[in-house]
Amino acid sequence: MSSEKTAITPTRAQDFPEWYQQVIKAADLAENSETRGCMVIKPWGYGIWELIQQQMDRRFKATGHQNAYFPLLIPLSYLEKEAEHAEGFATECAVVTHHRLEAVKDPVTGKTKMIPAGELAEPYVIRPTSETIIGAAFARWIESYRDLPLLINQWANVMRWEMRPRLFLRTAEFLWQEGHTAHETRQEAIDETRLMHGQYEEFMREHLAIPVIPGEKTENERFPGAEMTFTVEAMVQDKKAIQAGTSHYLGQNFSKAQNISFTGRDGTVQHAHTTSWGTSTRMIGTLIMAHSDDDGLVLPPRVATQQIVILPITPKEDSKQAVLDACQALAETLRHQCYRGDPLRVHVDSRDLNGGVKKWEWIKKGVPIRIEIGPRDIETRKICVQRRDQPISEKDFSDKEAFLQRATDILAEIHDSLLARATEFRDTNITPCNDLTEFHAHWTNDNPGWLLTPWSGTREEEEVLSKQHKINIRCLPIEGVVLPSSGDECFLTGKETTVRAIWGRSY
RNA sequence: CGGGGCGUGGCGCAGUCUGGUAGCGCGCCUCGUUCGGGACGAGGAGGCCGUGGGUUCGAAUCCCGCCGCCCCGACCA
Repeated sequence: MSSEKTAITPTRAQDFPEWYQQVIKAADLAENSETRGCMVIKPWGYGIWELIQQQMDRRFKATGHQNAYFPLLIPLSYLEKEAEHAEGFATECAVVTHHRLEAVKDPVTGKTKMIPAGELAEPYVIRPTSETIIGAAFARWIESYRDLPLLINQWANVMRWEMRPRLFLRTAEFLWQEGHTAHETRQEAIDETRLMHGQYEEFMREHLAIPVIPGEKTENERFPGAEMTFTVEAMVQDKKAIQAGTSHYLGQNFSKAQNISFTGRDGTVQHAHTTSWGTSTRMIGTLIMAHSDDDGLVLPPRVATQQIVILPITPKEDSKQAVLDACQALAETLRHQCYRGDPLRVHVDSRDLNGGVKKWEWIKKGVPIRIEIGPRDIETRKICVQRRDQPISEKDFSDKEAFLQRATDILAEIHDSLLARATEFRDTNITPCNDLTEFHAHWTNDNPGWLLTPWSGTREEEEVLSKQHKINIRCLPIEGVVLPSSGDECFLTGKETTVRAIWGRSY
């Protein structure tokens, strides 16, 4: 940092959780609402979500999925059908029990209170996830193998009554997408699960500039009711892990519970193999924690609500209009360019405010490129270009024409530099380990990062270690993930194994 | 659900112990001076002090109840 004073107090090093909250506030992304555990997503934050939606949705369509929409309220009996699933979500369910309010006057205070009336014969659960209600529809829709695969996605809100909410990372209500598919065979369903898992990994890397480790969850960490759960795990700047997306192979658990069956090619009645996969507004929390610095938010260009902000410098009244015109003209030219398939999002901030105030506002909002144009620049045909991934004091007075040639390249460079920075951070904080003593010693520190170990332990052994150090196995990285070697013998059992486990603290 | 803390103008707080009818900083509005930069001066707007009851001549302040929020745990995308 160029100066000792930072725009965000405290800094990451001083108090990471508080820093996170302050970044959100300074960037005007969201705020806590009067409704417990729920947030108001403000335009600058919602803009990020809209871009994530658009870009992800394109990937879903390109892989053959269609969007649909299902009810917010799920009959309680639906949830009861899959025992493990019901149990997994039971403690987080908000329940709707009435359908009417009656006005009752308090005899003492004289005030009117609205009292729930009209109790429902069967309560509804506000969806914590939609497997059961979508499964019920699938059961109606699917009759023949010719109806398969059925590839559906839903963009929706869900509710999980979390004990300890945190903006974007864990809110009682959150926005997400949930894919639900049904297939003829086990292998096809597993392929689908892996396909979407791969899509998530790619999305995080190519759109959010977050390097995630794709892996499988252990039995302990699996989605309730799933046979396999795949995850993409991100490391954020306090070295904790965040599960940024999951993809589940549900086997025939849900199809048997809900009778999602079809007549097969051989004429026999079979149960479908189903999958589900989801990502949420938690991705926004992840990207904040992955990229932002002590001066505020740093946005990866593809999901930046505005990618380029132009600040007119108008020191003299007589040249003011010329400067404003030049700024608008530049913005318009830039908007005709595309970066990764989308027109550039360019904003001219012509508010009548002190330049410094405006500049810092956009720094805190994480805009990738800031441009300043003043009267002098019009004469010299130059512009002042500043990048959010570089120190605040860094200025590049470049030729306007040259900048127009390079604008999208600069956005690409910013994306690459964010990704490279995050990758380096992650890699230096993954420590290979195949020794139990070292393993125990590692977790005595506050922010120790991840351990990578050979692993052949049981579910129970995993649980003991997890409880002891408040950690868990974040994932067993899938084949093809290149990680530092840590031997072939399990650090706990000593048995030979090809399985690797990543251990860490998590959000 | 356990343990702690807090509810006072938009935000952050002081005032509460030792009752007398509300103050500071930031922000906001106006005017002016500045300004290739998070500047300064002057003036101004904005509060039934979370809520219900009680004590009192008088309650932000004391007593009782309720509600809400935040932080730390167990749970989780």
